Amino acid sequence: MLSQPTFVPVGTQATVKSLSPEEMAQIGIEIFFCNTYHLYLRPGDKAVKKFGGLHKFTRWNGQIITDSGGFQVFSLAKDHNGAGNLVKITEEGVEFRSHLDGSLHFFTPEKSLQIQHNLAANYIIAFDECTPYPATKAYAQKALDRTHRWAVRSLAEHKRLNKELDQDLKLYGVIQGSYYKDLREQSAEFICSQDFDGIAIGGVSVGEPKDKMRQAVDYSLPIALKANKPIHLLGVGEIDDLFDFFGQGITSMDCTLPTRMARGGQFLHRTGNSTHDYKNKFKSQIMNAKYKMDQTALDPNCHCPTCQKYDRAYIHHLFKTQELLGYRLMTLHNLAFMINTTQEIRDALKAGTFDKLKYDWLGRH
RNA sequence: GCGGCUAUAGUUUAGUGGUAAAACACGGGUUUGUGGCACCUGGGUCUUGGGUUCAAUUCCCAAUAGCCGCC
Repeated sequence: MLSQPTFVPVGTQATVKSLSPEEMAQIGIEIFFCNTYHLYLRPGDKAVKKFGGLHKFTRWNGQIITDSGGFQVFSLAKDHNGAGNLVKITEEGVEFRSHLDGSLHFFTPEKSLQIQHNLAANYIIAFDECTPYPATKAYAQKALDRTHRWAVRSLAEHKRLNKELDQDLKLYGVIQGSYYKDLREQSAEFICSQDFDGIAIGGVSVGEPKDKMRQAVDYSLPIALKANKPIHLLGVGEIDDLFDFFGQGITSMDCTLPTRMARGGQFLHRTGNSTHDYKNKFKSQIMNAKYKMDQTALDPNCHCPTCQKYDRAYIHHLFKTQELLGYRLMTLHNLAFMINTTQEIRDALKAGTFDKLKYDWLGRH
């Protein structure tokens, strides 16, 4: 079982970029997030099944969750500007083109679940449509109703596959509803009424301002909490988000940010004491000139393998020269920072000192 | 020593008689169900001194420096 709450690093292509499973375990990662869409295209879910599933394929002894493919189908389609929209959504499913070779593919809820069962992660996600931002209410409603029907189909196929393949994968249903209060509530009620193992909140962090994102979650969270199931928040994970959402009962969230930031040279660190250095969101750019001669650790109080051994000056140099070690050391640090911060939150929640901890970090409640 | 060519951003180079552009580098920023990508943004006494002109980075002369060729 997962610790609660848990931060989930993203490893789209069945790898948390640049890290070995040993390193992931070393910094306390319990689970990572793979993508159905990418793995379906390469190496193919059938290949992974032949290898014995993602765990055997990757040699990762921890847990894994896979996305449904829904998000990628919609988000990647947008990158191909030009010859119109390459994604066609019907009641049956979604027709889309591979971003690799342009080949045509068709995902249905059943297909997504079949792929995910072939990949055989521990946790899997129902096929949903991630409504783009902004969306009209009429469209959001239409997409939501369809996503709900897909949820039912996903669940049925999931149960069939668990039995057929003698597996015990756990399925999360996804709440959508764009930024409309009644739709979010309606979606939460519906998803919670179904026999899912967990609830996911989706459709946020799609380009909207942060207060809207927070509001969208707030609309559905109280209802989701009543289901007394794990609640995963999809695609969210800045430092303040950890406090805001774990503090409200979200049990896990995944985010590309710490790893992607790491590859861009940004490192997480805790600045100051109780002052709200919040403006910089606890991040700095290692390539900035001021770090060239800085012989302190990325975060002087961090106990991660990177900070125990290396200083900013060296990592600055590695990034300036685009050396691979830089990406690895930085990824290791940023993820350790997320994991450790989550651990602090976990402990504080248990000890009843969460409010103080949050205020110490953010300078607000 | 003689002849020729060149001099524009940190670098390599465009360009123009009305105070200038690209690439890379440099400085700063953006990134929320992942492209190690990408994007945004800042910076120039156009080598120096004269001359022609309403106006010169641009045309002319000289100086200086570099490159090439010849003795």
